[in-house]
Amino acid sequence: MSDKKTRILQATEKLLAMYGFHGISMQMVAKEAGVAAGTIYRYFEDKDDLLHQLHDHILSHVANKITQDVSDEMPLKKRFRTMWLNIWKMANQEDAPLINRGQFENLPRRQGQEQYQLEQKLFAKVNQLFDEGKASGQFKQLDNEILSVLSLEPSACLARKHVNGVFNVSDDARDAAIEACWDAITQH
Amino acid sequence: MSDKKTRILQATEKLLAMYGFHGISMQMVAKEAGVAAGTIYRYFEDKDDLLHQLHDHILSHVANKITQDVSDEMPLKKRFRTMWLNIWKMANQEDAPLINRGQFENLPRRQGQEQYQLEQKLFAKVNQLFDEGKASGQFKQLDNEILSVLSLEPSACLARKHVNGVFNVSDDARDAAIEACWDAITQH
Amino acid sequence: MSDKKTRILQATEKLLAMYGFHGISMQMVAKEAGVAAGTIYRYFEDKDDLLHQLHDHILSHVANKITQDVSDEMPLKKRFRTMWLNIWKMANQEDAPLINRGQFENLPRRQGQEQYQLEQKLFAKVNQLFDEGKASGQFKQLDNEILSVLSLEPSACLARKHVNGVFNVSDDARDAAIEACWDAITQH
Amino acid sequence: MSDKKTRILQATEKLLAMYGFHGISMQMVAKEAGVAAGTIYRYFEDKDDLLHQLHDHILSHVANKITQDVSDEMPLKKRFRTMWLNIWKMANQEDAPLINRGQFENLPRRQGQEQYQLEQKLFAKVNQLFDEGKASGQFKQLDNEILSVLSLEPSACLARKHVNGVFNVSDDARDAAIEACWDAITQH
DNA sequence: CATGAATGAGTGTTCATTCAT
DNA sequence: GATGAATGAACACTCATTCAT
Repeated sequence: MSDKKTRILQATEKLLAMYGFHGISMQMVAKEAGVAAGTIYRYFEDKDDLLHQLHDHILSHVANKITQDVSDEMPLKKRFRTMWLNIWKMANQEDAPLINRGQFENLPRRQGQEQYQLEQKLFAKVNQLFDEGKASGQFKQLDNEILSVLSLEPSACLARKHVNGVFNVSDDARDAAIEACWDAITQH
Repeated sequence: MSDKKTRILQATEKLLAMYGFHGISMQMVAKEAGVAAGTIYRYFEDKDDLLHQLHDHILSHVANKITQDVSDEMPLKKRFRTMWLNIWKMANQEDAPLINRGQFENLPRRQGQEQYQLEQKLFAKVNQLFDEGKASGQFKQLDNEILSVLSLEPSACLARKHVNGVFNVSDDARDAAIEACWDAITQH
Repeated sequence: MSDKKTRILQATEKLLAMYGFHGISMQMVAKEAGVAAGTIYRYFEDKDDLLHQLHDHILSHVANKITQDVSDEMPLKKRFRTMWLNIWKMANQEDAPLINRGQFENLPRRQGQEQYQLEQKLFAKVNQLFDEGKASGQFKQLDNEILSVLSLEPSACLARKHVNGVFNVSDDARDAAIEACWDAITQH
Repeated sequence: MSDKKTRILQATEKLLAMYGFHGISMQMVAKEAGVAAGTIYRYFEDKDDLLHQLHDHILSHVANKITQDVSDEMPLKKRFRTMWLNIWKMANQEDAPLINRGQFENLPRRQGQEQYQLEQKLFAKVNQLFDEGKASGQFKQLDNEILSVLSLEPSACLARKHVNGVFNVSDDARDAAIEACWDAITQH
């Protein structure tokens, strides 16, 4: 990918994290990226397109991070714990500023089949985890989306509040939270 | 509260739900509320203040709704279930347009001690639920905030996706989700 | 008509005459009119609307000027000569800067029935002249539009070139030109 | 003339006719001409120069067309009629797109002696016609410019309105208009 | 010679805010 | 108190022009 395009995306992510959705203008992005305002329009159709592309860019980054060090051979629980911690770490390493600040969800999303398939592909390993869990009888028989909301979403939510200083989460509390999430999706 | 001020807040909520954050201007709010543009500035310092106050306005509405039909005499589980469903219903009854559309989180939030205390007061009954649960040994020994993220947050998250059509949640699945959230916070 | 609106129209006309169609911006108009840029948009929907309204504004001014001192009792030739000279004078008195500089024709024109009827009404006296001339057998049996192109258009064209200094037209030459235009439309 | 320069001029004329003065940019011209944007600046100083040169380019095309099939041996009236019809035909054959659409007059014109001499040379045959007519006593003793405005200008004006659909001109009306123009410049 | 990415001043337009009435 | 006309800085976006390759 062109050097300039990357710089523009990174600048946008940074500014979005700093000032939020409503606080950034194309001129600010240009300045932060070290390019002229007009240059942005060589790489992105308009502001909407820039934000859409940033969404996809981050989504694929996130998908990669989440499934890092996860292999099909690992036992279910270990896989789950790894993913949960990957999400947690992402926030705490200031690795994905937008995620940290909860601005990512607000990014304008492209609708439609295409987008859905992209997300399915990106999060294939997550779905595989849930599918195996249900097949083996360990997990509750619920849609993957619901399982995800119950077990992984809290990781992001907690991390966000932790990093924003809303409240502190100790290592012990964190490990307990992982267990709680596991409890949420497993049969009892 | 002054009639005009209420009308302005309601107009803002309606427009925010209809057009999103980007799509509203002070003139639109004025028109919708049936007042002159300048009048808004009698009741709100500036646009930011209007949005902040709207945040608090909605927050207190939400707090009321969540604890509706919840009394201290009900058993823990029933109280929890009622709150969970109150959150769920709020979204599905188009009762809180901003919540439904996920615009509420984007509202600029005041930071700081003051805001924290307001939220504590509003959600006192929720905290009481968790405190009792922990005291009786039924709940895990985790901070209330963490318990909330594990058990109530998924209700809002699920409802949002359900109402936005991201995916469908049947009545059975919903009840199973409530059980799962209960599993997350209870001891095993 | 609002004072500000008039000032904006006059400023536009002046700038259009000075810099031509392509040389003016809304900010220039605002500055020349002594109003803020945003004020223009209280009176005109957009730049196009401003130009359209200027067109109509000038058209009605021109129609008034052309038929000044023309009464139905005057003999045909005197009426014709008066109109011809009214056009001529308009240019030479710097009375209608846009006409002088031939920028008027370039103004974006509204199309359609409505516009046509407006023009018919404005130039009713001109049409009446041609109709009477044809009825009495003095004029050639041609459409009023054609008679107009043959006899009055040259007045504007000549005046434009005279005032722009393309060439000089003496008083005698001007009177001869009026006779020539009369020859063009009368029977021989 | 360089192949590239010709292509640029033709592209400009085409785009100007299609989109009007406002609708063309140098990048569009470059694309239409099949050259890089920077290349235009090898052949033209700037946009103004391109437009000026296009003006002259078209002017010389027009001059050629007007005097087509006109020879010194033809009687005055036949020469006049031929020129009048040449102008008429140019518009109706979609031969000179800019003329047809009235965009030609808007082209920025160079002022001054030099420009005047160019036009004199281009329209030498037209001047010759008027000079002979005056010498033989057939034409009125008026400057060639005035005679031209009285007799040839109406052809262009009529053709423009005809082609733009402002009103329809039948073949009979057109012939009558030629006679009327002849009447305008001849002695009676 | 030719290219086309890059520039940045400029465009038309919006809108939070003010203030004379 | 309430109004709404007026403001002008800011916005997203364009485009004539340059210059390293």
